[in-house]
Amino acid sequence: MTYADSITALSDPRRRAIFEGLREKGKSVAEIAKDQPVSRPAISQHLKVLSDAGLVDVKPLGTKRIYTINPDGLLPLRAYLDSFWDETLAAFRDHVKSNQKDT
Amino acid sequence: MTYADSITALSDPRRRAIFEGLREKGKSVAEIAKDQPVSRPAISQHLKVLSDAGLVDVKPLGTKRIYTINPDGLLPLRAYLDSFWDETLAAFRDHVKSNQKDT
DNA sequence: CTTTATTGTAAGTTTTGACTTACCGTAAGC
DNA sequence: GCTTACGGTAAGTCAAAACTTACAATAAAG
Repeated sequence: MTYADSITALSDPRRRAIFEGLREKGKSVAEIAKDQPVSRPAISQHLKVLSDAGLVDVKPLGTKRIYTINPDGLLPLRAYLDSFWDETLAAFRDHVKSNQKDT
Repeated sequence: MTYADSITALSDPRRRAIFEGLREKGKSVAEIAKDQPVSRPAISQHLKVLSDAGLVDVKPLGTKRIYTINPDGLLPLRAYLDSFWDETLAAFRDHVKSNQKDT
């Protein structure tokens, strides 16, 4: 549920492929598995990581489980990235200020 | 230099610690190493990954090499994240439109 | 020119994590 | 009830990658 979990979840190419495959619509585990060259249990394990990171939601439908993207799950990571812009720009401002006599 | 490289680079906790340690100011390799519980060569290897991903810049200073954050390196990753917002919201719009008769 | 400081790279080891097969639980259909 | 469909979990295997020590390269200092 943190930005670190999001990065970990999205760092694996297979998980990114799974995540991106959910862009158009929600899918069942079997549906996801047939698009990927790995076993279904492997898919389940990846979905657990994505789910724990808050990047996907699940909704039972009969015996199936439909996984969908939760875009809000990406917000902490987005904020984390933005913080570097803020901080680095602030540091740059400070640097300029402390060297104003040189200009 | 791609968003995938950025995610890979930032997925390792040690590399994140190194990257975040450069927030305030640029640092030499030895300076970075003394804040981390691993050997200096390990730091060099991590810096190579961060550098190849375009997340840090280097500037020689005598025999030292000063590493600094390059915030622009995060832009491709940021755009990648934003694309999920766009796409998912578009899918949601389509869903609403196709179900307008129900409302 | 020799020495020192600083860093990168090579080679090998150890740990992490992605994968497999086998098994178990649950919801629907007959 | 029994059977079938679907998916999560456990245990073990294998490969990637994070680490170590040893060595090489370069710039400054004397």
